[in-house]
Amino acid sequence: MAALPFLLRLCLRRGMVPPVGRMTCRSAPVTAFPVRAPAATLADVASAAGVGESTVSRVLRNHGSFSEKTRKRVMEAAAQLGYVPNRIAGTLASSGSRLVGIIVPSLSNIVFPEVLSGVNQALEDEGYQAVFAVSEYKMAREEEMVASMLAWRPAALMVAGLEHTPAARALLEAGGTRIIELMDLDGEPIDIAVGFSNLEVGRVSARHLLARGYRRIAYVGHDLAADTRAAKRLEGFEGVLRDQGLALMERSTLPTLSSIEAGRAGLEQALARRPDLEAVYFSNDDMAFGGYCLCLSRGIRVPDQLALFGYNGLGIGQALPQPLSTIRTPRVEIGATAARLAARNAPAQRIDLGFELIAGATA
Amino acid sequence: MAALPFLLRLCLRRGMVPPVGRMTCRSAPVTAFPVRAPAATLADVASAAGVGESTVSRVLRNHGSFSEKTRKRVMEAAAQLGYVPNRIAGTLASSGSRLVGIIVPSLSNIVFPEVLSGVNQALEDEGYQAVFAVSEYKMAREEEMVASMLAWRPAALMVAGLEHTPAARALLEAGGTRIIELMDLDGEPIDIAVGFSNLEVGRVSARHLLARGYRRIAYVGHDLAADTRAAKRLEGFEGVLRDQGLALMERSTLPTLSSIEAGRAGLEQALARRPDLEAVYFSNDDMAFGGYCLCLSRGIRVPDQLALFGYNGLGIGQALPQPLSTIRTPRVEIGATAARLAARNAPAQRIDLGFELIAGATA
DNA sequence: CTGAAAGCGCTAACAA
DNA sequence: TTGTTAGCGCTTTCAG
Repeated sequence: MAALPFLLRLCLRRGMVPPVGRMTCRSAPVTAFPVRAPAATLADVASAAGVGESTVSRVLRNHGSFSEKTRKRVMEAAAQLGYVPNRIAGTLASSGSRLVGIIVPSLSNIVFPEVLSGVNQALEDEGYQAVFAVSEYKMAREEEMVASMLAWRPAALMVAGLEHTPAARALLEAGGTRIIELMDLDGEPIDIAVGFSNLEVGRVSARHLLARGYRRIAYVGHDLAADTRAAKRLEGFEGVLRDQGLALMERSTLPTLSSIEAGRAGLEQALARRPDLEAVYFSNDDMAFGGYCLCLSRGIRVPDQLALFGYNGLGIGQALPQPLSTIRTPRVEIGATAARLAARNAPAQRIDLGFELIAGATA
Repeated sequence: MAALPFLLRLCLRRGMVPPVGRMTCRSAPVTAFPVRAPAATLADVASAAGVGESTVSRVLRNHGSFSEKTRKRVMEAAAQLGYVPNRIAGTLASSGSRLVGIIVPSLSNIVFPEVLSGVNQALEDEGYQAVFAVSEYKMAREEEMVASMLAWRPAALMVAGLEHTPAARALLEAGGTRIIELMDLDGEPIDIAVGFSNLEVGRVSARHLLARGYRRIAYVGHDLAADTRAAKRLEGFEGVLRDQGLALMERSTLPTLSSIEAGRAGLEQALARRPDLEAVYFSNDDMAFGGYCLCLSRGIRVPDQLALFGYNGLGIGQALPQPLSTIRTPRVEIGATAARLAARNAPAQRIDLGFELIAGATA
């Protein structure tokens, strides 16, 4: 930046090709490439239209007053320059971000994408934009993600569940950002909570199996330390058994994320130890589907020889000739409700969207 | 803002509770709520630590030089104030965003969440943050999303496929932002493209069915106008048939998104018209799974009576006692590769990550 | 109805 | 090693 910095800036600014169309990048091979014009700014539009910046701003946001003539001139200039407003600048200036952060535990089964889908739809209607991160069911990672999302000063931040590390909790409670906890109601919400009771899901599941006469019951699940909601379901489930003077005959949990394969393997293990099982409660539908596949391969008759019960109410379970007995959760609706509350800056509250028992044909 | 605006601002700024803990909001009921301190700023940290702003900035980003003593003082002050840097401001100032935009067609089957997952993982390693939007397989919506994502001045923008509206294309080609097109290589990429050839997928699928001796073949698919990649697969598929002097016996496409239910319904319709079918090529695994379920319910033996072939290689298809014959696509890897190229500002290129035929047991 | 000017919170020269 | 000083591009008073 010695001799012609000003000229260079001017060129770049105006979209002209400066004298040197070749630039060097340290630590990368020298590459020739077309120098592109930087994006047009409000000021560019203003001077092109021959009006002040604030006028352009008002016109573009259709906020405040201006004459029709001015409006047309501004719109034309903007179109002509291919102007795309810079929301980073806009957000900074108006100190009210239109971003909503969402931290989901996982994207590898369809459950959270469905929640995201609901969030995203509703958010769009309200003029917000979703930013997301994945915690991989690790609280420590969630903590990092919380801090990094907060750095975008989102209008609201959504997280799954009510359990967080102390540090994450402190950040979330610091105020300034609406916090929405999703998919769980068993505990103390920080601000807004939208979901249902996982404890109750477990209880309803147990009552269903008991009502059908099953007594020799096993649990096949995935890593419970990471998935606290699955742990709560199991807790509710075992509570009901206990009340009836019963207990799980077998508990086969794999130290992995839930998956079809894990369900298959878990059931295999449970049956090896307890060939006389009557019913199995799975941590979710993916797991249950894996179990169902095992039964298919082994020719185990479902539910006569072995009853299977899942959780989530995924489409996959309901398409089978024998629909899976399970609990349907309102995932899209939870996302959409959360998004609406966030956008409308609702007061702190708990919203119970409930769940539905699908009797199905496997238990 | 008449009498004590300054005092109020000061209070807010300093986190004190101002005289009036109750504020009114036009167009909303008057609500009492605690006035919360606005987030601490760099300047707050600087004055708390007794150093200049730039020093704090350097320490916090660990960039530039500073003494160990200063570092400690700054870190303490920051921790004490619960300082979370404002990336909106940071981005604006450094004019280099750490955001990467991703526009996916849908979140309602697992395919794009898997791509997102790959993107997100790799992005994080490189210190970027993903922002996403869903186009619902509508080009017009994609156009809107492109404009609105560009407003965040992302470092890169990822979109699915090579087909866009003229306006969207113009925005994408405007330069200034790295564009990465995912999941398709049949056409002219704008900048970087990462994926595989859908035409070739169709061809390989057709050759497989022909090699197995199937001749009376139907196609069961979803809305092809919206899903151009599915259309390309079908095009490749039919091309191979044509080369052999053959043609599809039946073509049953539903005007909906792909789903298990649509696959079932589509196959039902195809069989109603052509009971003598030997094999069915589905637009994807969800559809094929629906077809498989229909066969199970009707007692149609697969593949002897009817062969089924899908696309995607989802876990669900492989868990069945009879693994689905299909094509596995490297979805997570595509996302991760795209993210890495974006983060490292790679030159324009096409990357073919290929796909894999899973012979399976249904065709 | 319109424009000038003061920030929003931070980064990046540039001096000191 | 540090602090001072311009902005980044926009929104928002506040005069005209």
